[in-house]
Amino acid sequence: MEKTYNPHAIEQHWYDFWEKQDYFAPMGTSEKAYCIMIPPPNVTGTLHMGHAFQDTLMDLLTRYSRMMGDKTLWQAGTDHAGIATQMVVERQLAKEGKTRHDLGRDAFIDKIWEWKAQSGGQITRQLRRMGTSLDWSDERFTMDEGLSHAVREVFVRLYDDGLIYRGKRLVNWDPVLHTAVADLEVQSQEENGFLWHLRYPFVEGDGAVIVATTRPETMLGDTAIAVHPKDERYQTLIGKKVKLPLTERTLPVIADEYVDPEFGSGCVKITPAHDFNDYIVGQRHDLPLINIFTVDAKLNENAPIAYQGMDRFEARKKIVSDLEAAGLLVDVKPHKLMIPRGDRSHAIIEPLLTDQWFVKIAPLAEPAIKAVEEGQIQFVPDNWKKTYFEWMRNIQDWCISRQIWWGHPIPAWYDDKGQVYVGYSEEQVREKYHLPADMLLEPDSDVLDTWFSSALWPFSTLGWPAQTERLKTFYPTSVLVTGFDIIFFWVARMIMMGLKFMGDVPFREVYIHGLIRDAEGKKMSKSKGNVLDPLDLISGIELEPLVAKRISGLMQPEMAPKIEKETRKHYPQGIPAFGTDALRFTFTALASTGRDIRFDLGRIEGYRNFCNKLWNATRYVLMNTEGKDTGLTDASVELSITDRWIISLLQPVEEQIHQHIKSYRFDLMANTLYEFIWNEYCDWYLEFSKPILQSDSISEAAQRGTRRTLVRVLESLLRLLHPIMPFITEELWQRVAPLAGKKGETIMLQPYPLPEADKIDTQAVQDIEWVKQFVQGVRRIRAEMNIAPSKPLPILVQNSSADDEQKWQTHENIINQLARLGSVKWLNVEADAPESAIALVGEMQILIPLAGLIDKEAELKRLNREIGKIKKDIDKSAAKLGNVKFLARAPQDVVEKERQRLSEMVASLEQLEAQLAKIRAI
RNA sequence: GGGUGUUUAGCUCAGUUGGAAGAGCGUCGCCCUUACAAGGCGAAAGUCGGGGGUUCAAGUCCCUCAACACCCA
Repeated sequence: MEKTYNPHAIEQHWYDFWEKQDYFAPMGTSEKAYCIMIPPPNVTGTLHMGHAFQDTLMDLLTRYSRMMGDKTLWQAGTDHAGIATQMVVERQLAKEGKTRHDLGRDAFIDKIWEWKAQSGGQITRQLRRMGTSLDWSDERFTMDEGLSHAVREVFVRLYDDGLIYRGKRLVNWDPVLHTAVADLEVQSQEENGFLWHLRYPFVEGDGAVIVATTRPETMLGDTAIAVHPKDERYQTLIGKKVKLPLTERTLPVIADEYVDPEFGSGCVKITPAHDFNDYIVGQRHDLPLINIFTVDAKLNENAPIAYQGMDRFEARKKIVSDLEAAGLLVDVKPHKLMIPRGDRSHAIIEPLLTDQWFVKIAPLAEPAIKAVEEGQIQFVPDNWKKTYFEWMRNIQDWCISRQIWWGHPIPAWYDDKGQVYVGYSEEQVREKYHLPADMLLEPDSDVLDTWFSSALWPFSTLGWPAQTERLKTFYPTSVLVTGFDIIFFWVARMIMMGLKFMGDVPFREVYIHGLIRDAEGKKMSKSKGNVLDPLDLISGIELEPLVAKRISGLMQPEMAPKIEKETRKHYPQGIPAFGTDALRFTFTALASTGRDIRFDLGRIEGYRNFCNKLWNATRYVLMNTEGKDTGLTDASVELSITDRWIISLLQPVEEQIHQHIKSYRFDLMANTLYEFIWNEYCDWYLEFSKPILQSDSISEAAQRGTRRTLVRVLESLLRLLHPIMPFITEELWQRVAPLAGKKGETIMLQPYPLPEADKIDTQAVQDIEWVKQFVQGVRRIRAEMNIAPSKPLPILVQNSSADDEQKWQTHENIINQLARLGSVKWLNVEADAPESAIALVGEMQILIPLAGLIDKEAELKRLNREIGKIKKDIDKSAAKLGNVKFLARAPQDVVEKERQRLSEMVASLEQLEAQLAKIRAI
């Protein structure tokens, strides 16, 4: 074996092996099924830290239940990401100087499929690098035939049930892409703007109202002025009329609670066709809707001629200057406001009135709320259900149509009068609605929101609407693992669709994880230049390529110098290769209850070191067991007390691991394993094993027992670790398993360890605890007195009990080895001991004579420090026990425990003080 | 403005039903002891955000204030 763990040498090999052997496909003999649906990554996407984190946890759960013997499926697949994918291919065309319109719809879609075949697999290749045990043999894509069938089926059934309708509504409109976009695809950011104060004169009489607006160009679509009904300044205005400047129109002044009297002048212009809030006010007051924009956000025929055809921002300038010229501009103040931009086009999103398809959501939401209320679905952490309810109570109808080409066509046809017919196909529509064969039908040109197909993911991927075996076995799925940001867009919609079409919830639990942030707690983003690529953490990256990667393709190229500087500062040597297992262990260890995670390179480095520790511990075990008798035959085996001790400690560890997985406390799972392996197995047990294996005087049966324990415990640890760190555990297991008498092609399909209570030997645990205290007492003095570890120490033992002496007899060997003792003398209580440094093991004193070794002053200092500490604790404890109310009201066992603790502390204090006096007297 | 969180060692975070303040990293000593220097041994370090309350007992429960973060408007 190599002396140092090298992840690169093992990872690819084992993944190829697993995949070739088809170990990821569902198997398992148990009646229990376990299924996780991957949140389908965007087919144009590349793996980021959020994916890597999420997929680590899903793989952990999947590998665990596979090892538990369940029929286990982790469903693989990607989504077709309508706008993103269309834009990727459009950019390719643009390089040839073409647009999609040059190709026409069908040819363009062919082109996208071509692109997908060639380049669409990047993220799935990256998922493989993460070691994910997804069932690739049944990978799905939201645009493939089966899922498209499911989409059509759902659309038609919802329409026939009256739950889908077509209507003119205000939607988020991207004026560059010419399509409606989802809320999630709109990102609002604070930007600098202005607040313009405009004067709208009264129709009758002198005077005017002053309104404040951040978007003066929308005034051409105003249909009212609103004030707060309780605003005393404006009571007399309500019901009056004002002239809308630059037009011939007049507007009523209305009263509405929506108005914030504190903001601006307290008078608000209402533009129902171009603002979501105004739209609602408009509906309340039955105001007309005047749309003044084209699909390009240019002014249309509803604007005065002078402005028609102008871009919205040009028009803004002209309107402001025209108002100023007319003396109607009162004031302009700088103002920060939230600007909504499309995440793909970066264009400012315009609320626009258009014809769209909607899902009537209330009837679907009601059972979905109930399912969570009644606990059919549980959120982890439970608190997220509040967020879920909050949104579900205020839910709006869902706009599902998009004006792009790549996506599921809306299965609707129109006759020449604009009458709509919905069905599976044109033929089926004619049959369904009894339309003559020669009647002209035009298909709807919109496609469906990508989230529409994602909402069906938990059953469409399993074969629905066909009643497949897979669907019966795996629906409802076990758990959904996802981020909080898509509870609304995805989680809630899957619940609604699952209940509607499967009559059952799509998953029993929803595990919500936090966001991965950078070391300073900032969100990772390309534009900040602080993103980490999980693959760079796995393989490492030199500084120059890292810099180049971070400054390429920036939305704001002016940020490049700053990003470069920061990158050079933070990663002067680039990023070293940590390996997949270290990355996965890091994510696991950081996954505490759903809170955000600051990703710190120091942490992953530490866990890379842990891999190395495991590697070298295995190396030690193999060096001492390979080619030797590890107790696999009938030959007698004798377990030493240290063997029984480590086996005893392993049982509660196994118990806890199962609990931690059940309760989704992956951080505790990782820490439990880390601590046991490093602090017990490596630090103590491997050391205990040395004198046994190296001694000539120990029986063959005892050595056989220790060798057997070394390999067996290690083999169990590898299985316990496997769901977190698949590669290194497979590599090591292949070598260790035969020595532990395990047969099998892979650790992946071995049973997960279960605790066995009868293997716990409490006597061994107590004994070894005593041994550890003994050794640590000596070590402490040695270190503080600066005595070289190699120098054997003569010690005296005093005030010992029969039990102490018994233990010493049994463990003399290992104590000698670990504490490097020279001579050991046992003194009577009455005996006069020389001046010594002291360590306590319970009542027993370990004395190290000062002569020639110990610095008197140093020992005094050390004793005083110890005494000070213990006195403080004694004071607290005594005060507690001196309180009659405590004695009266605290449970008896608590009082008893406190009494015992106090007496132990007092005994220790007495010994330390006696020792102090003795040394002082020298 | 409405909602949800967070505040514990220098840093990042655990801390289950209230019953002796924990880990990792970092820091400081001493060690190349034949599994591992990506290591070993040892040490220092906290008014648990502030204030009030309940209780025999509060990091933990309640009230209040403050700072920060996120979501919705």
